[in-house]
Amino acid sequence: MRNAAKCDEAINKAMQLFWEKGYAGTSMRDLQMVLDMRPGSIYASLGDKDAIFLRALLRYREKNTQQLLSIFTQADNAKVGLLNGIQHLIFPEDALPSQHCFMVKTVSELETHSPKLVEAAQSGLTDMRNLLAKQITLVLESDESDIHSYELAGMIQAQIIGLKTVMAIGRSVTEAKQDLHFMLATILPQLFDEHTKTTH
Amino acid sequence: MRNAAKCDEAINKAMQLFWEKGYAGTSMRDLQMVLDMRPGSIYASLGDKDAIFLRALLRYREKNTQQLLSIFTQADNAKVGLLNGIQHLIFPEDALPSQHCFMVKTVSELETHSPKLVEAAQSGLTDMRNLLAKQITLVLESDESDIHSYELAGMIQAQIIGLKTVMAIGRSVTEAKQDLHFMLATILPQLFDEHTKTTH
DNA sequence: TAATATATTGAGCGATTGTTCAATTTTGGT
DNA sequence: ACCAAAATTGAACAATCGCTCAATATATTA
Repeated sequence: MRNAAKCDEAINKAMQLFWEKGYAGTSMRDLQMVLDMRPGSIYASLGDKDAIFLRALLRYREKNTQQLLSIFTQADNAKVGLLNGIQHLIFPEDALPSQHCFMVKTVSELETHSPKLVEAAQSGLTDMRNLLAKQITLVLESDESDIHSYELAGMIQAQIIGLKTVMAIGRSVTEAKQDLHFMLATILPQLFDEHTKTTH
Repeated sequence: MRNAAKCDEAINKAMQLFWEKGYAGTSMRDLQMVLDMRPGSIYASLGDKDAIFLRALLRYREKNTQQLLSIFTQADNAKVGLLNGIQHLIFPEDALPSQHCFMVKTVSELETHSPKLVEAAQSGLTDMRNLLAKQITLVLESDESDIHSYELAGMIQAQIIGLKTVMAIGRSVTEAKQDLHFMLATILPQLFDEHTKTTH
């Protein structure tokens, strides 16, 4: 690869492609077109299909992490941060290659094959859960144990994945938002104590 | 195909294969092995890859419908039936080709391609929601509107999908069951009024 | 049993898959 | 301006893809 910036951009494009079309659904020729690179160059600088997919997955993972952390820290307080973060995950502002999370798609597609890629996706999703748990701990003002936060984060993560999926099968944004609010209000009522405002 | 029974069995095997490996991940050679049929015979009696996948999807759909209806009707009352049905969807007794619902997997994989197959999966999932809604109406003893039941069914469906997915990424059955119970108790508290027993 | 209709075979089609590598171009140091 | 090192090219490999069809086997009818 010419330089690090070009390599970064290539992995981003590969991420978009794999995210949209999946592992088996993406051919190396597809990649060659999107990256505007010839096969030999791709193999020399990025590796084979598995390696590129793994890089794309890790890139997605760190991008997600950064975005969520950014939303958490930029909010006026922990509650608003958590709420904005969750809403960002379910209702992204700009159009994405797929309605589903790339990591979830990967586990779904490669479940029984390629344990290596599946494990990378799984550990990424565990990271996301831990991130949520950390923020929940802040919301609970640290007078509850982290274990409780971790369990709450698990429920919210399941909720996020479930809502994203039903939106992919035709559920309206309006209904999904209502469901989310109801869920959060019962799982984590502290989120809506006082007059908490969000950017949405 | 020799006869209708053989054809039924072939579609069942195709369903298992596609369910496990996905559309792009399954080759016609894989099908030839599993069905123990030669390509010409497969094309003459079952159609091309798309047609077979569609048949497999419709088979899955009707099997799921029958199973759920069977659980609903065999239960002592509507509440037990609904609870058993939901638990059956999330925690199936016997090992399945995939942790995920075949229809959800199909939407996830073919989202942007093959609208025909995606639509078949989507309408199947809508059928499932309607089935749940109908049973919820029974639980609510018909003094609430069907529209409310339909909305509750939507929330429960999202819950089912979310829990199945997090189980695929390593969440324990125990934790998922706890989450499910908590969710149902808040979404549909009537389910646990009186002393309702389940077969689990 | 003979004749007709239906079902199945499997070699093999052209296209596409992931990948390689000798040849070529571009880069960076002197 | 020169050369060695690094990056890039693109033709082409073996393997596999979805799929076809003339040939063969099986079932059905008379």
